[in-house]
Amino acid sequence: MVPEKPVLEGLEEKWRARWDAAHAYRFDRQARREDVFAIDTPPPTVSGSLHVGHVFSYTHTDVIARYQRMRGKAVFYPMGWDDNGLPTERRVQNFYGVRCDPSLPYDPAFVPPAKPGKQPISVSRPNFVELCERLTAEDEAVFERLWRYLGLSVDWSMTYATISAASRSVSQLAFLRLIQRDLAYQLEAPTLWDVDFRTAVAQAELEDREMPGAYHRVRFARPDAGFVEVETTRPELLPSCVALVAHPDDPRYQPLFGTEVVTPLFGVPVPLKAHPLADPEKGSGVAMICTFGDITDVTWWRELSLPVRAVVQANGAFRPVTWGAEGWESHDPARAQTHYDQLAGQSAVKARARIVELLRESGDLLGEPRPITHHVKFFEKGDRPLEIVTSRQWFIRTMAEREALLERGRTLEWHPEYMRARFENWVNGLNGDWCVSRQRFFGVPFPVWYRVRDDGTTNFDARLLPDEADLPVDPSTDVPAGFTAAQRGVPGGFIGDPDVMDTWATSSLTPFIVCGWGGRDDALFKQTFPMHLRPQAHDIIRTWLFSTVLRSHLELDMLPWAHTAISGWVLDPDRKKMSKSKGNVVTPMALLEEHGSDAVRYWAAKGGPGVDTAFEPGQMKVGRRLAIKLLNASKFVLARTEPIGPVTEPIDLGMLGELVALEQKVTDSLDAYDYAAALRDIEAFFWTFCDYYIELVKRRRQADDAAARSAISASRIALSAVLRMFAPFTPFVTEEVWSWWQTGSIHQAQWPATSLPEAATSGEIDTYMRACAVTRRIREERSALNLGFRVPVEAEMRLPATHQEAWEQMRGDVLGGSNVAAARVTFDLADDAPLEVHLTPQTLPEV
RNA sequence: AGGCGCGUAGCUCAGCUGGUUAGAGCGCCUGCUUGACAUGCAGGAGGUCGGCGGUUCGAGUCCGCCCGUGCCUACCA
Repeated sequence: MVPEKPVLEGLEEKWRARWDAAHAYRFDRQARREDVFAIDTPPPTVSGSLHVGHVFSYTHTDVIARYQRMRGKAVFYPMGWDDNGLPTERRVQNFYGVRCDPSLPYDPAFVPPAKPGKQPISVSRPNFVELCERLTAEDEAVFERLWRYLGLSVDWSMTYATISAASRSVSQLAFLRLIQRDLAYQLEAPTLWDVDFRTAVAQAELEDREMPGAYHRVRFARPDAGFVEVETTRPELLPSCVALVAHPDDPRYQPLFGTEVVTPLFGVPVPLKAHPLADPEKGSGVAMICTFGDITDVTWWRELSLPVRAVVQANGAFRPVTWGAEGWESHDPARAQTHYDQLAGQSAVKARARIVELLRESGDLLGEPRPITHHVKFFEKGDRPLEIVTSRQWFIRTMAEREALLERGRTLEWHPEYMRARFENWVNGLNGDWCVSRQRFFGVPFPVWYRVRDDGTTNFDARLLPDEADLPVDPSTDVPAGFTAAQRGVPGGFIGDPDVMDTWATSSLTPFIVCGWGGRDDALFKQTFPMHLRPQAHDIIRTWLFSTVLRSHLELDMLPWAHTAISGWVLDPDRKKMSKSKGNVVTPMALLEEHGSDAVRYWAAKGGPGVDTAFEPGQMKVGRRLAIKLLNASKFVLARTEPIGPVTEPIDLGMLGELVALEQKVTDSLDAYDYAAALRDIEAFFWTFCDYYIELVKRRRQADDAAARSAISASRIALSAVLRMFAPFTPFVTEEVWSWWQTGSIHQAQWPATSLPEAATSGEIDTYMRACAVTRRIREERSALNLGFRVPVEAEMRLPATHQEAWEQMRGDVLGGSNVAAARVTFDLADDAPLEVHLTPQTLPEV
């Protein structure tokens, strides 16, 4: 039934509830593999907040999902929540005012305070994890409500979370398999380290920030009483200096290679080495190698076989050192000790200030520090520069796979194509294997225990691994086979690996998690893997996309999906990325409520694949207008649905000819993931349909003859097809209109493939176009003469000779549609000449 | 510093493998209570397609250089 006054308000809630009740988007487990379209949806970080960028890119995916469903695919479209990891820990700490202290025992009676107190409460790790789970459950409910309101056609029965038992199980199983094949290994090595979070971080999590710094010119004594001068930005690392280095071809230092110099303040003899990575242009051409100031230090240390003198501890403070002891030899241990004792326990920043004073006093600082700005590596979520700390970490082999990964990237179909460069860029820039262990609490634990030697030390080579059937395990509470809980941490017993995995180590397995890999659901895995589409934004190509390709490559020797569709970012009007810190984010729910979900989706879908798109309420208003137009135009078409009959009139056939061409074009665009082009074309057709076709046939269809039947039938055919083509973009309004006159959901209807009536020839499209052109000329003329539509006019027209034949076929529609009472027409213009139309108002007889 | 985008009407953008007077929507201006829609309809104004060179019968479209802008990578001596 067509409502008297159709409105958009309330459609979101109405249809969300009905789709939900009907399980409209449930995946068909019986579908054949070739009929499945599987989507690997990005699990949003639930501890963060959803922003317009999410609405933007998830809409893109949903358009594709709905399109594929209408093409007859069994769409596999699960949603996940990324609740695993540091962001959740931070949110829980702030929300409840707690801190995790793994040394505390579990307190089953613990209740968090209603409001966080001034001082954080220390809680055990199990208590902390409980709070994480509790808060993420609340966050997930909010997220789900938004997604449903937006109209994502997700199968909510398959929702997963990256910290769930199933995800932990998959994550641990995949890890065990890597260990078995020596693709994961543990190593005590210098690693990038965040001193506040006290954890190792991976290359993918780094970001550079511009920081103020200063060059300090420091002199090292040479045996011949001269000096070597070194420029350093980190003078505080002087006590950890193990060598100086210059370029092998640098004539200034060639005579000194192989000789020793002595560090100022600490009197440590260190060699002067040659290495091609030293840049003669930088500073004095000589660099101080410390253990470790940056990753170049690590390279030099390894390649030049240098000793370690580490001073920065895991918490960022300088460790205590006994000078003169082994490894800390000095020409003057007492003096070194006096100096160093002023640094011990200090942070890098404080130690730097102190050592500059000491160097100045000793005369070893030449001139004053020269301020500069330079780029410093940070953990992307961190507040202080990363240090390099030697620690035992797990790594997944990536360096050996670089060529193979590039090949995977070439096989994958990228939308848009040029995003592949981001991937290749990243793979080519990898500088080490992937460090996957984190010294944190809320994450997937490593499924590993170690034997404890009789002397109480841990024997990391004696690993105890769980049976695959027992996964997931928590080695901090579970006990390895053959041991008892009482043997934990005691000589001769065992100890669990204390670390958790990098969140990407789990997120990289989303295709495995959702498809039932690892024996959890073999039938589902066969049905859905490899998946068809990985949609995501371009900022996580180096993390999520890369790591997923890597894991699938290592485990299954194949790509996890055939296509990837990369969304751009939402930019604010100043072309900056929208972000919380800039205070320019818009709450998505408020946005949807203000403009309507269809309208917001319309805006989102206009942002083509990969294109950064401005946040523009204007476009949402346009989308809203479109949705309203759909209601009204549909109402008008459906106001006369009978009598029907064969489509025979040239104008009708021409319009349908256009429609068929449109369907082909739109289908091609969507097959190529170009939803923006598809939407533009449908929209253009629809407005022409409203402004010209409907106006042309308005009067004709009021009759009860064959010509009327033709118009009514053609209108219905076109409306049906247009609604279905709009359905992936504006699911609510199209479903609403569909329900007026059709049974079933439009979202389960077939994608339109209109066939032209027998009567159609190629000529009708021209007739239709000419009818539109003549109509347009008449309207221009009316406007120029200020004659309102209601004023009947007489027309004198000159048309191109080529119009003559068509004219007989369109005459009635054109004159009727433009309220022209009488027309005199001649056909003597050249084909490309402008149509000539002259109107004179017809004086109506007085009524 | 390398790589990849982008630079077209006041704004947001479309212009595919080069081909007649460069398009859309918004905004603006003018007119219209047309029997689906004033949440609407009709019409209009508005662009030397970032710049300079080149290829071509012909370039917004291809090539080179430059400028602006954004992102990715690199950059702690």
